[in-house]
Amino acid sequence: MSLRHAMLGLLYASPMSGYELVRYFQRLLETIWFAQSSQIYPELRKMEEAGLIAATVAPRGQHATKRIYSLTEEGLATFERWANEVAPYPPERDPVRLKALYAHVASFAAARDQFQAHIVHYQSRLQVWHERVKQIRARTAPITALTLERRPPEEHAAIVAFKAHAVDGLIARAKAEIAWARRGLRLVDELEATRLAGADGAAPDTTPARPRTHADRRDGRGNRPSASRLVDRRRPRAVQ
Amino acid sequence: MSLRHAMLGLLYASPMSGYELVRYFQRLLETIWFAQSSQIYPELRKMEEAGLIAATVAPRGQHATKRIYSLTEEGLATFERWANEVAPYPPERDPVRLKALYAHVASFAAARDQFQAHIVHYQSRLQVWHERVKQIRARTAPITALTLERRPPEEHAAIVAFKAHAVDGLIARAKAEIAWARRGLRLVDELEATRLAGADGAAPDTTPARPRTHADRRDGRGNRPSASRLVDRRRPRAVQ
DNA sequence: GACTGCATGTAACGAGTTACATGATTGG
DNA sequence: CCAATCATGTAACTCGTTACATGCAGTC
Repeated sequence: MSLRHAMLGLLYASPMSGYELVRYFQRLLETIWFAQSSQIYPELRKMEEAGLIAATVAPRGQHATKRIYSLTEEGLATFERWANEVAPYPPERDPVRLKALYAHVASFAAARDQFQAHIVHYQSRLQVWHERVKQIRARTAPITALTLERRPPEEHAAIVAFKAHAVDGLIARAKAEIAWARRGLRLVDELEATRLAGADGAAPDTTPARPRTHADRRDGRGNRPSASRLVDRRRPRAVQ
Repeated sequence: MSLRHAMLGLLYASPMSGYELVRYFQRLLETIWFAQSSQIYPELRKMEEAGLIAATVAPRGQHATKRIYSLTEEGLATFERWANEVAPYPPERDPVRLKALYAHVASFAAARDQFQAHIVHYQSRLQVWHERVKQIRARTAPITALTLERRPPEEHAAIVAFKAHAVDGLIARAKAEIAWARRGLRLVDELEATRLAGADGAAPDTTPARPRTHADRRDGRGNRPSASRLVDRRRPRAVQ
């Protein structure tokens, strides 16, 4: 449950209201840990019940109020414990790679669009992360600045260096992704060129860029296979 | 809902039983799209209800049976539509980077452990992926082989190249992650060296490697801040 | 008086996890 | 006959998404 730890991390920097947490998630953290208000407010209440944070009610204008949350001793201890543990690695689930695995089912144009979108996506991320790392090193990033305020000077170098390094990791990943997508674009070009070159005597097609699909195997009703082919299929055994 | 598409992708290669799907997810796909049987079987039923796949009941031994699923025309069309669409990018949620952001809260030893674990994790992934890409290029990877069986020869080069490229992306990412973690280890070394060098006249501590925590700000009851500091805190405004 | 921002949610749903349950079949 | 593997699930739960709901505060 890392949403909780991301929230503890913000409250470690400074006490704040739920709304401020929401804004930090929207503006700062969204490229590291995304969360919406509909998740944050209920989680705040759960954390309060669990004794990790405590709220004080502060006035807002003449009639309204807001709740300011801060870490309790237990919340701080929980956060420190989490920071000292090795993070478990979540199981792999990579939608882009899954699709790339089946790029041959798409048209060359669609494959190109996918790689192009990949580049656009990570280039925009790259901009945000570059900006962020600059702010961290300049110590103007809001959360970094708040943290430095309440930590002794001899820790400042480490705080800045670790935070910058975290974002550097995202930058490195983004660059690797962009390079991969560029190689993908070149691959599509090559494959399309060979396909067109090799298609001399082949039957002409109105959409020559699109590989043929299962539609060519049109044997009887849909694609129900004959029973004999099915009964003793133990292919997974051969795996590895 | 990419589980569904991962499953359609396997059934695109060949009709098979739920159990075979489970095995493929365990042995082949687990490093691209992880899923367990408790998720796969119910999803199969949903897909059947939705008309994407159809089952034939095949005998198993003398008394038992099993259900062999294959794509319907609609399932195939859905899969092709998905393959031709640009994948939406899921919101970022990176537990390792989140923890790295707060590495200064941990001990140097714990930070080192984290980076070390990162290297171990991605090196083991790297092995699997290298093996996989080798099998794909050799056309001995089971799903690839099944796919080639039912696709015309002029597509084979593209099928192999795209699948290999997908796994290459995972390999590139793993290498970038390992390089990042190595830089992290060097960073920890440097920071620890400066901390120890700079700690000449400072008060000696029984655990010198561990940065001090909020425990030093021990003003009154826990860490409830004074009301005056809280009422007009509008820090998020400064963001960006 | 209208608009933007502040502030806090709820309800319904879908995706994924953990743990458990059950029985047939095959090979030694 | 015993173990491994084949085969198929269910139940309870957590996490996250989508869409909606409400009202005060400050400003032009």
